[in-house]
Amino acid sequence: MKNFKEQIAKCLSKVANINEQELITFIEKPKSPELGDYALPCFRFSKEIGKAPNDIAEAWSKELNFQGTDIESVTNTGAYLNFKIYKQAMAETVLEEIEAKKDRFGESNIGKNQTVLVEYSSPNIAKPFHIGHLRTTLIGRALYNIYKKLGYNTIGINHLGDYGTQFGKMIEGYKRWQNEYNIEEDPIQVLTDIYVRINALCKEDESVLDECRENFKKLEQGDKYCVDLWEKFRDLSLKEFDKIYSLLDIHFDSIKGEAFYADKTDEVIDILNKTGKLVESEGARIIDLEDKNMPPCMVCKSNGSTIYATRDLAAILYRARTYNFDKCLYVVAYEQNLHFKQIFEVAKLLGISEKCQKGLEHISYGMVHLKTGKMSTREGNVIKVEELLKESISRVRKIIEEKNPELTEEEKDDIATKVGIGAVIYNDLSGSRIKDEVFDWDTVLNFNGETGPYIQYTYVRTKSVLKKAENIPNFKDIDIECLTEKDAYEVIKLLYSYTDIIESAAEKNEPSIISRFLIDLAKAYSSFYNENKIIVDDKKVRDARVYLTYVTSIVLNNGANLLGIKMPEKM
RNA sequence: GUGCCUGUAGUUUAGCUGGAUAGAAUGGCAGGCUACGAACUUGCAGAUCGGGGGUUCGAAUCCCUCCAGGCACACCA
Repeated sequence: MKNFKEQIAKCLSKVANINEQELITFIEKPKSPELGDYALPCFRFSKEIGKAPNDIAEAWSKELNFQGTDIESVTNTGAYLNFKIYKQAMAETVLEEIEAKKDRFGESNIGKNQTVLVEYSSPNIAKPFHIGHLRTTLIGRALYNIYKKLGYNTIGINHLGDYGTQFGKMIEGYKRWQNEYNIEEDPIQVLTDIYVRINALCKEDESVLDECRENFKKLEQGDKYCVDLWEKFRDLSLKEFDKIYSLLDIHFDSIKGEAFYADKTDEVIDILNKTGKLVESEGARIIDLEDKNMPPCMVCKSNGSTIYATRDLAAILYRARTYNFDKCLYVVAYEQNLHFKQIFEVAKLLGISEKCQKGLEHISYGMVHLKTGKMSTREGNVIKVEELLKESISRVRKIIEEKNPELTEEEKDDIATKVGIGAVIYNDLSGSRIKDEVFDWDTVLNFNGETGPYIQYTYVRTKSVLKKAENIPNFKDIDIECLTEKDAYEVIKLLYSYTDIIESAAEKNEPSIISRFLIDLAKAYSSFYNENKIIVDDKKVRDARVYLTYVTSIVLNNGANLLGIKMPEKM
């Protein structure tokens, strides 16, 4: 695809005497499309050149020689240089690219096959999969897809919370009260009930908490009773999680819990010991991080057992050796900011390569609160993902029943699933990941405006048009001139920006950039659609408009798939 | 107490490596289906960009300070 920014920078660098690459970063999008396709504010050059910005813009606009390029015109308004690209050139290059790549449009090899690990989802076993786990699962999956699209060797990891004192607690509770429950009936619910109950007991009786810690220590040492129970809890939980993963179509290349690293912590402690930085403090063993302005990182508890940080360090060591990764992204809520800062610092002592050290990155995201406050499994006030998805699907099902009763039952079920889940996914990925979310049923289950169903609806409409048009014209036969009027050209420009959008989403690890783009594209197409009849008698015009509809459908589907949203053909 | 994050129309938000008139959506009001799907679209009203200082030709954006909310701060993960 032609790079117009480069063309502009090339011409400019001759008159401005500034490096081309630097100029590219200064080029921006004008406030309004009437001004042009690209703009260069000239304020920043004022000091160096010693002239007023307006004069610079005026002078450059006159001196600029853009013969033989795709630049149609350069005008200066105030201190801005505004560039217009020949509309045909823009349309031609983007349509050509989509025609050639089809569903693979947007792919690139800027990743150079570098290895990116994405750790996401990572639920705690024996606890319900609630809406707090949804964000990591969806953000992680989106990042996984985005990096893959850019030519990275991407590996998705589900780092299950399947270890720690909590299982000491579970074991203690199960030991005490197993006869009161039927675990086969609703395993997670029973385990949650036991968990809530044992926590309450620990609170009022410190000695029970000590029992629990002892259980975990036994589990670590391979005590049969404890290990058998732990395995039972784990298997039952995974079965439950798989239901959700299959609904959301989430996949992992590696599912390894913390437990996997249990026998790998000795080496970590060994390595840290040799650095001389592992010191004793109040009976525990810690790495002091005072010089980094952080509280110490505990590696061994005073009873000798390991802690979360120890296993995370073991995981870093293991992953560095196994994958020699270029990036290792942890999609985990911001409440763990300090934890990751600490272990990334301690990881520098593990003897892993500098590349791996630098590749560690915490992708933190905001917490989900309920209107009544924070969710807590212990308090029992959580919204389960399964419940949310079912509700969403059933609401969509009702709407389909009203709007499209003639569809078959299978079609209705299929569409309701795609749209219901799409709405939930979009809702979670629509805003910046760092912001907190107050969960509200009415917001999630709203299907109008900037929502997943809006994007899906627009796609369905393109499909409907294409069906009516009967055949998609040949690219060679398209008269590009027909796509240069305002509404069509807005769509073209958005399509052109898609590759930049994906790169920017990866650079910022921000899937919402894709979400925004999809809304913009859907909106631009909808405006075009409402203002222009597509299936008209004039074959030249019809073919061009049908073709634009066709490429829009490709890119809408392409972008939605990055987010994990599936497109129905009807709805 | 210390550190980190967030604060933009009634509500949800984009813009945050400083740049043109702060874009949207939702809700409110007024229009548009005998055209290709109205889960749509066109328009109107609605913003002291949390407050106050500062830097700059120029600040929602950078710095300082205060306020409000969230999170974290050693034997949980």
